[in-house]
Amino acid sequence: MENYPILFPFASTMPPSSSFSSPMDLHKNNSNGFVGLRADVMDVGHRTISQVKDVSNGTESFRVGENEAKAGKKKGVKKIRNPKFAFQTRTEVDILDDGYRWRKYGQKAVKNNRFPRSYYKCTYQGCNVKKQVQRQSRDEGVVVTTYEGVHTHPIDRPTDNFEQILTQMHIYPAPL
DNA sequence: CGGGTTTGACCCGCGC
DNA sequence: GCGCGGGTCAAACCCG
Ligand SMILES: [Zn+2]
Repeated sequence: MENYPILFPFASTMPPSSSFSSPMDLHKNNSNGFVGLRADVMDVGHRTISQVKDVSNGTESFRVGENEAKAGKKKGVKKIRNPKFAFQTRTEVDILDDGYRWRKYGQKAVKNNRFPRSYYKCTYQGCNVKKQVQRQSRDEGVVVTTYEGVHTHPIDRPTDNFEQILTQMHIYPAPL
């Protein structure tokens, strides 16, 4: 599965702000069409990304597959996958600034892809939202951005409707 | 000097 | 057990 069939149903197909309320609900309610999307995303990374026991709490625990995974792997939460969302953007630039501050922490070559994949993490303290950017070899002009987790803080530099989109995706703290 | 990038080592789950 | 693929760490490096 080198291609990402995931697109966002918001924009035009976005339901009138309802159905889902939080990312937690997402992984619990396997009945919405939205979950299907997440499943697709997960398919991309067939590995279980176990981490983030409590994002909303601001718990800092980004030690995937090491302490965290081992320590509390057989507790109540075991197969909890973080909600992931993929973008597909038509652009020539790799750096899509969404208003958040990211620190790159890795870059790996992907099989079946001439272009590497970059891993970023939100630099805000206590916010362990991650994202990865990958260019499609099929279409050099297409860049796939996968977000993982929910930010626990407001955006730095709001970028027009991007903030709006992110809010709808619930990777942005809802304006309570 | 501080924060972000580079980049190879390392780690882990899985299939053979 | 080993190799592979995907993901992360961290030390060195870069830059304002
Ligand atoms: Zn954040």
